[in-house]
Amino acid sequence: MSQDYSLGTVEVALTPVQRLEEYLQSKGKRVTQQRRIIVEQVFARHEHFDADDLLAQLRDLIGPKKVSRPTVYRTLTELVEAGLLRKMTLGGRSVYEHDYGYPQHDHLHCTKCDKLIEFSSDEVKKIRDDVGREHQFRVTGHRLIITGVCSDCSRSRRTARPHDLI
Amino acid sequence: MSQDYSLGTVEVALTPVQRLEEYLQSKGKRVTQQRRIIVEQVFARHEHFDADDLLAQLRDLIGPKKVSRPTVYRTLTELVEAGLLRKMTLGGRSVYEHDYGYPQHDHLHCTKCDKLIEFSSDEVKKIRDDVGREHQFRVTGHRLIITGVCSDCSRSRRTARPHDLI
DNA sequence: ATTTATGCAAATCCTTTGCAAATCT
DNA sequence: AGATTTGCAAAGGATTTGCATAAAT
Repeated sequence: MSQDYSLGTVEVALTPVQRLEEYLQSKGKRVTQQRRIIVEQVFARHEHFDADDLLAQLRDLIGPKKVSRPTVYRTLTELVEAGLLRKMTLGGRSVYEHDYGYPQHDHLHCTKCDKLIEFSSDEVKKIRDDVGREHQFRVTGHRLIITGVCSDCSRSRRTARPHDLI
Repeated sequence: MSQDYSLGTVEVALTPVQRLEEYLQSKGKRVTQQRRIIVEQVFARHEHFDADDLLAQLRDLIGPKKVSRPTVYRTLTELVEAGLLRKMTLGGRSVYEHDYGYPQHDHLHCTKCDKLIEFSSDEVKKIRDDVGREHQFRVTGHRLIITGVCSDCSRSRRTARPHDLI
C-alpha cells in the first residue's frame, strides 16, 4: 500500500524507498537488503552527513557488519543518480543531503563549528539564470555557500577573544 | 625599488613577491628561494591551477628538482594565509586563483571540459549580506559556482548527441 | 650559531576497485 | 540458473608529516 509522504514543504507521492525501487527497476538493478537499509537510514534523519556519519549510524542503529563501507559509498552514488540525494564537497570530503521531496536551497557554513544552515533565495535562481544566459552557458545547477561564523559561535567567542570580532 | 603593479582592475602598491616578504616578516618566517620562486610562477599566469599544475609549471620553466611537492603544498597554504591566493575545492581537488590585487568574483564551471569562467555580480554580494544579517551570521566570504555546460562544449555535442541538450 | 625550511620517504585520509562468494530475479 | 551485489583486502589519488640535512637570519 502506498501512502503519502511529506517532508519539508513539498508533497511527494512515493516514499524514498519506493522511489529507489522505481529507479533500480528502471536501471535493471536489484533491490537488495543493504540498499533498502541505507535509504531508510538516510531518510530517517534530515541532517547533512558524510559516508562516515552514515556508517556510524548504521553501526549504531542497525548493528555492525550489516553494510560494508564500499557498499555505502556505492549506494550513496546511486542515491545521487536516483535524485534522492544531493552531494556537495566541503573541504575535501563529500557531504550529502536530501534532495528528493526537499526544496532547493543554499547554505551558510560556519567555519568555527562546521555547521551548515540552509536558506533559500529566489534571487539566487534569477542571478544564476541571467548569468548563464549572458555566457551562453547551459546551467544545470549551482552551489552557493556563504562562509562565516554563526551566531552561536560569535556569542561564545565574544567573551573569550573579543579581538577576534570585527 | 618598488614599482606599481597592476592586475585586472585593481591597483596595488606591492608586487606579489613584496607582499609575501611583508607577510613572512610579520610572521617571523623566512624568505627562501623556493617561496620566492613559487610566488613568481604563481603570478606569472592568471589561470586557475592546482598543486600539480604548479609543480609542472615549475618543472618546465625553472627545471626539475628546484622545488619539492611538499614545499609546493606548504607554500600554497601560506599564500592563502597571506591573502595572495584564494583556494576552492572542486570535486575533491584544491584549485587556486589570484586573490591579491584581483577583484572578487564567482564562477561558472563547465562539467564537460572542467573550464572555469569568471563573472561578478553585485547582486550576489547584496544577497550574501542580506542573508547573513537575517541569520545573525557574521559573513566572511562566499563561493558561488554555477555548474553546467559551456558554449564550446554545447556546440561540439549538439551534432553528436542532440538529446543531451535542454 | 641558531632556528626555520626543505626534501625524502612514509603515512594519512577519503574513496575506489578487483575478485570470489553471496544474493537477487 | 544466471546475473548482479556484496564484502574483503588492497589499491589509488591527493595531501600531509617525521625527521635528518640544508639554508636563512
